[in-house]
Amino acid sequence: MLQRYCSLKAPRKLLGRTQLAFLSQTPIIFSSTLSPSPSSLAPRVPISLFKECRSLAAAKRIHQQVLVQGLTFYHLNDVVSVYISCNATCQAIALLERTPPSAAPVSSWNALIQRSVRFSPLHDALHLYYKMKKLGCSPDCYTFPFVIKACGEIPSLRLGGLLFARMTNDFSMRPNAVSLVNVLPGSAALGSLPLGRQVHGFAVRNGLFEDVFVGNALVDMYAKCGVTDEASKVFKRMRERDVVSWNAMVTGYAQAGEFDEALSLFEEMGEENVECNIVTWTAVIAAYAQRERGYEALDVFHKMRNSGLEPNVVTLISLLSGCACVGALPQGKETHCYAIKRLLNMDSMEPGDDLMIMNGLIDMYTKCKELQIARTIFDSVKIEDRNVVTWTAMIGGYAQHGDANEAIDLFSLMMQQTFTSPNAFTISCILMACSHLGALRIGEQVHSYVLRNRFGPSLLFVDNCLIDMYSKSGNVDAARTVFNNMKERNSVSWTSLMAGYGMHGRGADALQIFDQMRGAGLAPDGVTFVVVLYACSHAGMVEHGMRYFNNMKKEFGVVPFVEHYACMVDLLGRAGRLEEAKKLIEDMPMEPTSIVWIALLGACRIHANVELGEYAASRLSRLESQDDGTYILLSNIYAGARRWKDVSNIRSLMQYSGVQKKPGCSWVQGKKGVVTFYAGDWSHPQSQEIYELLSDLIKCIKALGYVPETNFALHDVDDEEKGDFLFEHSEKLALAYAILTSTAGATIRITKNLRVCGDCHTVFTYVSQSVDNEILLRDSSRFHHFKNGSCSCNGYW
DNA sequence: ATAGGGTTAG
Repeated sequence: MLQRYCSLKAPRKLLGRTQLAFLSQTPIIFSSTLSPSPSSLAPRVPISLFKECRSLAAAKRIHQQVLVQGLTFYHLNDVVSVYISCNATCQAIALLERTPPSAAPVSSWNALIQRSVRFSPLHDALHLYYKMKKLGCSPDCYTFPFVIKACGEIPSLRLGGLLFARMTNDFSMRPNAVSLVNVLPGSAALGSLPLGRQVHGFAVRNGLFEDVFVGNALVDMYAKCGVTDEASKVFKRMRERDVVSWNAMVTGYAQAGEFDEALSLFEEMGEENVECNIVTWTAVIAAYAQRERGYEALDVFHKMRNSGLEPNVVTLISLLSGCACVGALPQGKETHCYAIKRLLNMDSMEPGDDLMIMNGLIDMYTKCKELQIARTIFDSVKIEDRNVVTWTAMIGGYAQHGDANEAIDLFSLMMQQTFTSPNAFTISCILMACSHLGALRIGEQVHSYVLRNRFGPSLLFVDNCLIDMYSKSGNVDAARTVFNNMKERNSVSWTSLMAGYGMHGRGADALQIFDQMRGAGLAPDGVTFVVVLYACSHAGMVEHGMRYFNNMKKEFGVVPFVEHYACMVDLLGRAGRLEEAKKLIEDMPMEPTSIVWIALLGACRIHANVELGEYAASRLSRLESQDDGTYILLSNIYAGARRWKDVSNIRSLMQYSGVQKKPGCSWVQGKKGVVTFYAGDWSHPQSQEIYELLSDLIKCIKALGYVPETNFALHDVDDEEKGDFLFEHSEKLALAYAILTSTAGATIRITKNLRVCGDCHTVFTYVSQSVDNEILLRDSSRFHHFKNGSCSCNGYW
């Protein structure tokens, strides 16, 4: 079933709004009666006609009217403007193309270029530039600034600098302030300091530095190139500063990660009595949101409203992202209401702004775990109006909140029913969904899509997701290959690979990667150590783990956090050193959270320590954990001690406190897709065969010495009866199905949503002795490789 | 003519 979702075909690229592409189909209204002379006495098109002209039909009428009266140079210009003003750029281009070069005014070309910079940056602006030259129209000092600006829209092009040089050298044009102000964002977007400095020098030499616009653009350019100190120098040297200068500096600091500097400058604005405008407030709100400090963002919002300013679309979007990052549902809803009110009476709303709001709302609701509401909003946006962000926000919402299947469904819908191409964000989200499911085949298809498309600088992000996907889908070697082929790696890349080795029980490999990571000059952080400790724990490398834990602060300056203590409890606990684990918890410098007690409880289950288990469970109940795992673990501990009365008490307690046991389920990655089994599941059409094979398998392995461990009977079924139910656990059904359908020697891949039960683990071990398939079982904690009657976990699970 | 906005990883 799943396979059909992802027939990832070659990307269907839309030609975009490339007006040029439409040229050949454009009906051209042109008369050869054009008088080339600009000195006509015929009146120009009245300005009022422009303003009223909203539709193409109206523009064509004006064109006709002018034709009848005899088109002149001025009229040509006007008609071009009319076409531009009602978005009919192709008509405007066609008109200019058919105009004799001597009559086609450069100003019309400039107007066209300016417009295309706004809508489809480089492509059209540059094409138009070349086209006008080809048609014999020479660029002037107004042409270059906008073409250069367009170059900045597409990174990695050094064209902007070349054009600037051509403008000053070849054409000997003296750029004015406007030119500079348009070149600078280009060099900022390119992160091209050399060009920026060149322009800066030019401005100083030509006395243009006094211009506030130039100064502001310089501040912005330096800040965007990451050199805030140079930005600050320019800012301080400016003779005249307006609110834009301050805003540029504040956001410059914020975006360079120098948040405290940004804030203190914002405060300074108050002291200096610079009146903050809506951009200032919005920038500060956005800065808080980007640093996941949503409540402070809300605070600033209230201050803004107290100062008498009303939010605009951008403010609302920033605010939504603030609510999203801290999961502030009530405030998010309030913002939603506000947006509705604003949307209803907003005249100045640009097209596309409402979509941005919708996207922000979808993101906010998914981050607040309100997937239903998010979905309703998503569905309310017409499919042709959705853009890649709309899709990604919804897909990502599902991927991050456990509904990976829905994420994949939605992705396939996007691929099949729209012309929207996924970007790096979308790919990351869909890979996350694959990781969840262990959906190797879909993951591989996504990988091939990645190889066929250019993701540029975002490739690092995507590759990191691929490493995770391959690790969690049972193919660490493929993860390693991705890692090896990466041109650029960051600490996430290294840590992901380590985590991969860790979950496959390859502790030594993980530690080797850790050393290599240090050798590569990357500093391990808190997450890295969680992964290291986890790897040690699953490989039974207790002494190694203790050494890393004890050194992480001394040697690497990473202070152990609750997660690290939980890892240590897990590490010691699995190794049977329960007293040491308990002592460690007592000595913790912070309050232990539920993950710590769950680790202890799990260890007590493995080592059948009822007393300590009860203690851990009692501490957990104090934390009001609604996690069913706690109850199940304790119940299993009691069952292990044959204390059936206590087992049934737990059951009552669960009912009393309304805790539902998550149903255990397992799924198999088969040739035809994914097949899912629940405990005691008879829904599969081959159920009869599956149960018969399972029964045969049990008989067979009993002969090899297998003894059912009925203590685990309660792990997966909600019935108090034991015995037969043990053989209906979802992972056993999945195994039987996989053996039934697999070809000789193929690897069997099974995933289970909970921890694998002890009896099933034993069964898998025995079965691997009697079949020639390697069996890969992933549970909620790690991977088990069963082969020739043994498991890679060596008991550390 | 310059400043602010939505989706991604260990």
